[in-house]
Amino acid sequence: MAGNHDLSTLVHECADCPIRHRAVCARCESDELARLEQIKYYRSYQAGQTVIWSGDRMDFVASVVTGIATLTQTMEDGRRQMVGLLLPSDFVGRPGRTTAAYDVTATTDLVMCCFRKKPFEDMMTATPHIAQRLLEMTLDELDAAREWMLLLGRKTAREKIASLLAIIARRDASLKLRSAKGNIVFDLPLTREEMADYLGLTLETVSRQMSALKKDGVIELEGKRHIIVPNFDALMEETGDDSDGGFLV
Amino acid sequence: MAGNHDLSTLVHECADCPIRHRAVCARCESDELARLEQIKYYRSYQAGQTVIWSGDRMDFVASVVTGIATLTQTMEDGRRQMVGLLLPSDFVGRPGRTTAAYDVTATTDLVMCCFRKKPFEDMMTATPHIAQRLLEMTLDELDAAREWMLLLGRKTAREKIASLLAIIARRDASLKLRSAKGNIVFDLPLTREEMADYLGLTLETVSRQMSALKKDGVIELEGKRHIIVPNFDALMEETGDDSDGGFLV
DNA sequence: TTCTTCGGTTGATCTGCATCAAGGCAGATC
DNA sequence: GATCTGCCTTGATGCAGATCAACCGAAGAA
Repeated sequence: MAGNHDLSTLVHECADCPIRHRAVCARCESDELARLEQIKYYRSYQAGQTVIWSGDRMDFVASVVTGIATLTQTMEDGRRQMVGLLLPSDFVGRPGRTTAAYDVTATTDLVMCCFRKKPFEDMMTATPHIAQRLLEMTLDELDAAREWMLLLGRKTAREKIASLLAIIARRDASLKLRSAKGNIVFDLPLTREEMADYLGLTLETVSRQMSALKKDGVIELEGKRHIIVPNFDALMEETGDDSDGGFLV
Repeated sequence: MAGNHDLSTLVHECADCPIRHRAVCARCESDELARLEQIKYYRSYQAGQTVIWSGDRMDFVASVVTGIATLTQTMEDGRRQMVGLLLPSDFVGRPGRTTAAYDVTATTDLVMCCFRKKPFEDMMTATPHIAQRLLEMTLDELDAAREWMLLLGRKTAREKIASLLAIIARRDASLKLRSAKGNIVFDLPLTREEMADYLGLTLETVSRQMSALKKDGVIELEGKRHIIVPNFDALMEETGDDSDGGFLV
């Protein structure tokens, strides 16, 4: 029954997860913690493995511990659109709904901390803070989705790529340290095709724009995936967003 | 202190609103109702008027009573993307945030039922069902936003138009009756430009595709705004979605 | 070793939608 | 009545990104 309580942010640190479950309450009383410990379990997935298919019965909710997962929608003729990128600490699943609305896929090796839905819902009823915390998180996700609508509807291919890189850089930078020179350095967790699915582009266009950003010195590439951002502001310039941040977390 | 309680759907009918506030609780105890009555007030806006600007201080949450409002994001160079369409009974505003994230505009004459944020938040804390109901609604909105991401990222102009018409037809049909012949008939609440902002298109393309759908007999047009859908299934065919519904509410 | 596969790059060409431009119609104002 | 303004339509043209296609290099597998 270890686990720290971060009262200020209403976040609960799971006993043996390396990261916080952002989903899970909240001014923790130790008996709530104990209940959480009892109903949780872990699942691992290999890179490329499907966690759940759209339409499948989904009797758990979960929080990403390590690795990256994606939410994707597919049209009958095969057109695909990614609608969510799940990084460590992100929450999946929907209390009150029994089937999955999207394909959930592990793009890297993935560990999730799961809670069976029924006990989790019971806990939500018993512990009002959990519903409030979930509401807060869902509103954040809604904001992010709407930001993404602007990207999909109105940004150019170059702006789309820059925006995606900026998001990943920012999320990643909050976990890791910067390189000695103050550069932001990270590994792309997505293939060119996955990037395309996220951005509403083709993989060829993604590849071309990556090359263009490299040629223009906005990013440096080592191999296919390792990205160096020498100047984050210069990258932000390319996103088309107002300079003052915009994208959340 | 009139107001019916619809316990099954956790919806509260406002005493003098003609419609339900979907936002507002929830296995109503009459003293909760009384509190709600005390903190609510009404505001009217004319068509075209801005309810609130992105970045402004927003010290209320609200529910649309009559009319239609939109949520819009604008880039520095003027590119605009609508990210939400608020029909009667939809909820605006975000407990726990003090500034508006989007421009909210009345596209028709609009009446909103408002609650000052602080008392509303207090009530949320005191009445757990409200948070749960809000969570439910927010998750629905998130699903709708993700559906829209698919539209913006992957659908053709024709599919986009058909999808928008299908959504409005469906929302509208649930309020009104069908015409004698079983057609769905409604008035477009948006200008061509607003449709374009919603769909990530230009107004010219919207106009052209509307003409094309008319030429192909998918819709009939009386004047610019009055739409007749002789065969809803035929319209759904054009959306690119799986036949079984897809779009929510 | 060679062959295959997977992820990625780059070139040539095509096309759907944007852009630029002209005009039409209905309702308001003078 | 004439004129204006807001909303819409239609045509001509341009271009960003899609599509089709060839090829590259690295990592396995035979």
